Order: sequence, then structure tokens, then C-alpha cells
Amino acid sequence: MVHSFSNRVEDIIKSIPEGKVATYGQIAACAGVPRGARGVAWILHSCSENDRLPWHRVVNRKGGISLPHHQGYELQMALLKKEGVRFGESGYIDLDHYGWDPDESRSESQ
DNA sequence: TTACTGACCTTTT
DNA sequence: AAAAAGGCCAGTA
Repeated sequence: MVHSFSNRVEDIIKSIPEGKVATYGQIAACAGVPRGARGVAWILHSCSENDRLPWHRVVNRKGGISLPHHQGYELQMALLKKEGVRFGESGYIDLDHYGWDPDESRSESQ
């Protein structure tokens, strides 16, 4: 169990640049499982103990924080705000602008 | 080994 | 277009 899916997801999350956010499906797909979004969520639970993992950069498909209040919602929001991410009035992030694109990041255009 | 959970996503109505 | 239901994967008990 040295090269499990979880390890792969962790690596991807670590690859997420600051000021950007990635969705579970995106990470799962990058890990090799397009429908493994749930698995990613579970892994985050396991890795939430590791402060080295920018789990706060992981958001749901709606660009919002899935964590309920009193659980890390405000924490993730605060961390994202510190990164420079702006939240909408409804509390949703513009994935169209803050969504992390591996292809774009790979080219390091910006 | 089977069953259940979990911070989800996709598709259909 | 929005809402609802189902399905998917990984991990632990």
C-alpha cells in the first residue's frame, strides 16, 4: 500500500497552487478515478490531520465549502481568503476564475 | 469477507 | 433551468 489512490490524491492536493481551488471530481479524475470524488473526500478525512495538506483548497463542484459550520467551514473560508480567493454573496467561489486547471498550471501561463 | 460510512458527482425528470 | 434520485469509489469496522 505504498502507491494507493490516497497517496496519489495527496500529491495532487499538494500540487494545488495558492489562490486556487480544486474540486473533488477534478482531483479524483487526475488521480485516475473520474468518479472517485467520494474517495477523495474520505482521504481528506484521513489527511485532515496533516497540516501539510492544503485540504482547504479542495471544494465541492459548486465552488462552495462542503464542510458544515463548526467543523472547518469558516476555517477553510478563512484560509482561502488568506490565499486571495474571493467568495460570492452566497458564499461560493468562482471556479471559472479560481478553479485550478492542471493543464493551465502545467504551462504556468500565469 | 460483507456491510456501512463519507467533506461527492452525474444523469434524469 | 432547477430539483431529485442514483451511482460511484476508497477506507474502516
